[in-house]
Amino acid sequence: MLQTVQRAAQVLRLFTPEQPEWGVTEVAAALRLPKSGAHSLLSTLASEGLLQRTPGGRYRLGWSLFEHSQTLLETTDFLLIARRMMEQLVAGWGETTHLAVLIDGQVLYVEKLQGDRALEIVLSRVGKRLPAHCSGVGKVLLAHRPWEEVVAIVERQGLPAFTPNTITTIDRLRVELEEVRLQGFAYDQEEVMVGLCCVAAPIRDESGQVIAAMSLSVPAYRFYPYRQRLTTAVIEAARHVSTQLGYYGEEPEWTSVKRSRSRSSARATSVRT
Amino acid sequence: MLQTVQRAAQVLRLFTPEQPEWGVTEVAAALRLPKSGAHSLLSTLASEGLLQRTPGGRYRLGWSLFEHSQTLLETTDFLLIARRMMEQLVAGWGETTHLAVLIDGQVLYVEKLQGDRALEIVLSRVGKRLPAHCSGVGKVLLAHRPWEEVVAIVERQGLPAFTPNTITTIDRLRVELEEVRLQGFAYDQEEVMVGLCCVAAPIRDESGQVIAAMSLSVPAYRFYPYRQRLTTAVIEAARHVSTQLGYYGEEPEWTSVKRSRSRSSARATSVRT
DNA sequence: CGCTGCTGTTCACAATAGCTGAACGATGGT
DNA sequence: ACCATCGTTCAGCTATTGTGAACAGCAGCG
Repeated sequence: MLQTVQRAAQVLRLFTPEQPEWGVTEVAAALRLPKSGAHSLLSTLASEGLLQRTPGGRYRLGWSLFEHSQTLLETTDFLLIARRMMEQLVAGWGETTHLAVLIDGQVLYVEKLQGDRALEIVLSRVGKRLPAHCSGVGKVLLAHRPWEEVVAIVERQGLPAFTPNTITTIDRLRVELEEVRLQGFAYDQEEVMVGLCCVAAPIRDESGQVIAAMSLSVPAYRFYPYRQRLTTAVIEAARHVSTQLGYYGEEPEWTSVKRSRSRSSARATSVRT
Repeated sequence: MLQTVQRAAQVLRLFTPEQPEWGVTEVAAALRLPKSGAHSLLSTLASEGLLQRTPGGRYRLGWSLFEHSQTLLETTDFLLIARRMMEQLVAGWGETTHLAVLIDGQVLYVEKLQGDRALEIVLSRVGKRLPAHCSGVGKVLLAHRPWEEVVAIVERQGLPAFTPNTITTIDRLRVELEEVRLQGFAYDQEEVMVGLCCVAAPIRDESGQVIAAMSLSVPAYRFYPYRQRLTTAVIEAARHVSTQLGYYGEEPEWTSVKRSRSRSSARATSVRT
């Protein structure tokens, strides 16, 4: 593990919507580095376009990140397909849909389409992370990871409560995830925000791996009456995306390893290092 | 300059829409590194989320890049404002508008809105770079950089010709840029694509620095009849953005660089329309 | 107007992080 | 069942990077 690269990544992570601009001294203080070291990192990152120097000698995120992000989006197969299905969902229900992936044990919202009938959901924002245990998409994504990985995530990040309904114990989470895996979808019953429910379903690639999750978020009072129909709508939409990605089988999953050049040993066997 | 960080950035740059997936050996060959070195880079980048490991042990760009890109976009003041003006331009003319910044001597398209009357412009794509000397936005951006910098850029990248109209000599470029700077806008008269013209104007921040350029792209046969009106439309749109960013003065420019050490300051979001 | 407190930047030296090349283990193709 | 090729690991040497103090520029204040 290259320490210098790790530090550079740490530097990038400092830049947030709340503090989008950093100076050398601030970075040095935040990362417990000598000023000169922070300066090296910042200036090389800037010369590579990953940061940009402001006229005042401070630093902001650079446009190379936007470039790379665009190539990522353009080459992510499920995005375009999922977006089409999301548009149909919004057109049909007028509610808000989310598309999310699991990264580092958290949910990252990749796309969000808001319906005309929908209330503004402030918590979710494209490009934002949220804990996975409380949302529909999060539970879907967690449910299809090996249990040991889920345990590791929970040990690292805990199970913070957002509402009285949020799952806060690992036992409850285990039961819930099993259910989600068996039935093929997840509900969020006001677990992240009071008054807000959602249904989420998994998106699979051709190998059966769950690579993303799609959801429909609905105000509670409109959710319960239509729950059944909402559920099938989301499931079918997600299924349709998976099919277009080349997924036909039922449940290959990571159990019977038939993947190409799979290095599953690192994940399946035991905890490494 | 931290060599390791530079190499890491080089690795990221390898990932393109044409080749979005790389293996250790390929990277090693492309960068003339020993396999083990390439492996170090790839695996640490992956562990930081800047890359992701595919099940086959190969690598793709990681979602952290998307995250960082989003925070960049959200904290870039001119984007939201410019987007509104671009929508008005498209609504009024039905043509295609571009928003671009200068990065590394090249034009990077940040936003593109296509009008219903417009023909598909394949060359420009959000997130894509193009040489600066041939497009309207490029000439605007170059015109407001110190001449020595322009010379350095040309020496590094040359003046590749796209059409018979493309500027291919540094003398011609100097004259053109002077004109652009004086008149406050730039034309592209079929210099990047035969049959396509455009008008571009600069967007300035509160210090007068040109930070971006906006343009209207129009088929040649529709461009010349309406040139005057198109020009004023783009100029006024860009001017409006600059004003909302806090630009009042005339031409502070980079002569007498008053480097405001102002921190995030009061965001330029002065008034909402 | 010239202080003083901050910035970001530069430099030499010391030591540690990382580059190197070969050997490993596992995969897919023949 | 083989071989070719891939990603991964390891231990040693070299060069890169971390270090801390001194430098230069700007803002604000007296």
